[in-house]
Amino acid sequence: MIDRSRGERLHWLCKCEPADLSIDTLERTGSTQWDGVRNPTARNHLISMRKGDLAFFYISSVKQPAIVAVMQVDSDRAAADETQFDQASCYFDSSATRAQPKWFSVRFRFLQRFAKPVVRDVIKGDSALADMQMLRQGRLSVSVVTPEQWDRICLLGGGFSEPERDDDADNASA
DNA sequence: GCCAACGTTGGC
DNA sequence: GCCAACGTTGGC
Repeated sequence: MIDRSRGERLHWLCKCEPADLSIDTLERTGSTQWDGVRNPTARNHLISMRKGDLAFFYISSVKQPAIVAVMQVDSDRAAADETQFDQASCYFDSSATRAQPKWFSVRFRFLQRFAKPVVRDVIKGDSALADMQMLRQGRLSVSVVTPEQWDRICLLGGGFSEPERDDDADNASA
């Protein structure tokens, strides 16, 4: 499990296929519920998230997979993923109950699009990024980003200024 | 569209 | 509880 004992803001990477949610739609609507995650490791990462954490928006299953934007966790913490209870949803899980949900979801707020998308080829060729969990565990849809990796990608993307910390969010994550 | 990686399922 | 078969993800 992720160590959050120091209460610092953590960094994540979330993969998304354009068919599920495009960057244009995310930018226009300003936020999105990140649901449908059905991998235990990715689920545990969602559960570890706290309000104020930052996440890259990564576009997968396209010719040039790339990190294209920054989002911020907008939920205090993960809540039960409603799609697991919805029989009409392709994410329905008959083994999940309201009393014991199996899958979780957080809300993300769109913060900023990168001036320069950071394409996968560049990430792979960068010695500071070669150890990213995203590269090591190719199919993991929610992965951890270290502070050093975060800063490096923001630099390659053309820059990102962290928003001021929200004291309420700090207290909620303590 | 192929296929490697890897998670899940189910028979035993 | 092992492990073979199978399904899915996602880069290429």
